[in-house]
Amino acid sequence: MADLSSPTLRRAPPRGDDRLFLTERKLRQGAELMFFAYRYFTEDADKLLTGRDYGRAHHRALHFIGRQPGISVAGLLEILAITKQSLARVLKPLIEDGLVRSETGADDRRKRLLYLTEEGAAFEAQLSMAQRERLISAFREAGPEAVEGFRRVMALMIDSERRDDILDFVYSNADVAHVETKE
Amino acid sequence: MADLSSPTLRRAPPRGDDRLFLTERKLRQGAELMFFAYRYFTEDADKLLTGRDYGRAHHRALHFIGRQPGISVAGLLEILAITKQSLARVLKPLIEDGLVRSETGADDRRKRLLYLTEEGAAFEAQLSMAQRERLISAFREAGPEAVEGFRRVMALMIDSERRDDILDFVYSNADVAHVETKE
DNA sequence: TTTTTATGTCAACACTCCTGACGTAAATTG
DNA sequence: CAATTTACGTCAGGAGTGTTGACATAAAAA
Repeated sequence: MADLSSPTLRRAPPRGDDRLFLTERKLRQGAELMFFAYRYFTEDADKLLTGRDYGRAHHRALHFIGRQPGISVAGLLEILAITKQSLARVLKPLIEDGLVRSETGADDRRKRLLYLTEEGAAFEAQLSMAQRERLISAFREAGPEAVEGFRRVMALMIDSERRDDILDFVYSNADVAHVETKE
Repeated sequence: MADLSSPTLRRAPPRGDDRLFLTERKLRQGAELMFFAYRYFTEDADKLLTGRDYGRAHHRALHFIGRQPGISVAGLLEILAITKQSLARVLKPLIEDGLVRSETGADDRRKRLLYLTEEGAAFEAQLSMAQRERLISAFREAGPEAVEGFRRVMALMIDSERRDDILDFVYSNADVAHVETKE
């Protein structure tokens, strides 16, 4: 591996200022790995989007609506962290095209509760599948311990103030239609 | 469901269908962690960019020029994986503003070799610093084994055809000006 | 009844990426 | 040396995603 060609890594680290040097390198490498990995991670689904009138933002909306059916517009806005005008441009065509259904809330009739239609769920599944195939092979080749490390590091990249909320969301059970009920 | 179409996942694991369920969950969680982590990862540097006339693409150009001083335009295009028209819109102002210097190649006078000026290097360092602080705390809290796992998984997200090239690049020693030579 | 909340929408703008087309200078090739 | 290829620059137009500001409506809450 390229690591061994590195004089720094080959040189026995005496625990002195060498630590700083190693850290500097690892940080830069970490940042670059984030860049390259994310680019390939999104690439597969993006390819399926081109040609249709949709983009990555539509995929994200579909994903989080499928993840939490009945989510309100405000809820979706908080997860996506965009403005309502940005969301509207994405959501409107999805509703008009019959991929997302918008229902008036039963308890609070101001709210619009969002659901995937069958067509929407199918499209979302197709997009996710492309993305997940990359994760599947990466996770399998890396091994369970590496995956656990990946999860730890990624979780710690989230702002500490928001981290618990977001991790609660990520690790919560999905009500999602496409999660097979084990029996 | 689409997962079931995957031979690997369909193949009965020792632990029964419970494994399948866990894997399905882990993949979705992994994808969501990628989304949230990357958003926060880029957020810090993005904040420093707003107000100036630059964006994330300018940061990337500055980073990779600083990473490999004297890189050609074609070399930069290959790393960034964008079109030359996209790069031009980013590179032109950086050169005009005196952050990047463009030199005619000595051996091949068609080539334009790119370097950061002092001002460019200072700006790039400022942007990277913001980004790396998040990595520093994440890496420190996660611990060295988790970081190793993170690196493995991220590396495996890269297309297998390009992986070796990119990893050679990422793990290669930087000629970078701001990397202190320990002695 | 007044205020606040949840949502929708119009308009304008910034950034990043794309495709297609054309031009120029320098290296390479026949 | 002439023709071709390579490296780079640039003009034009379009798509997608994000922003701010302003205004409107229906329904809940005070």
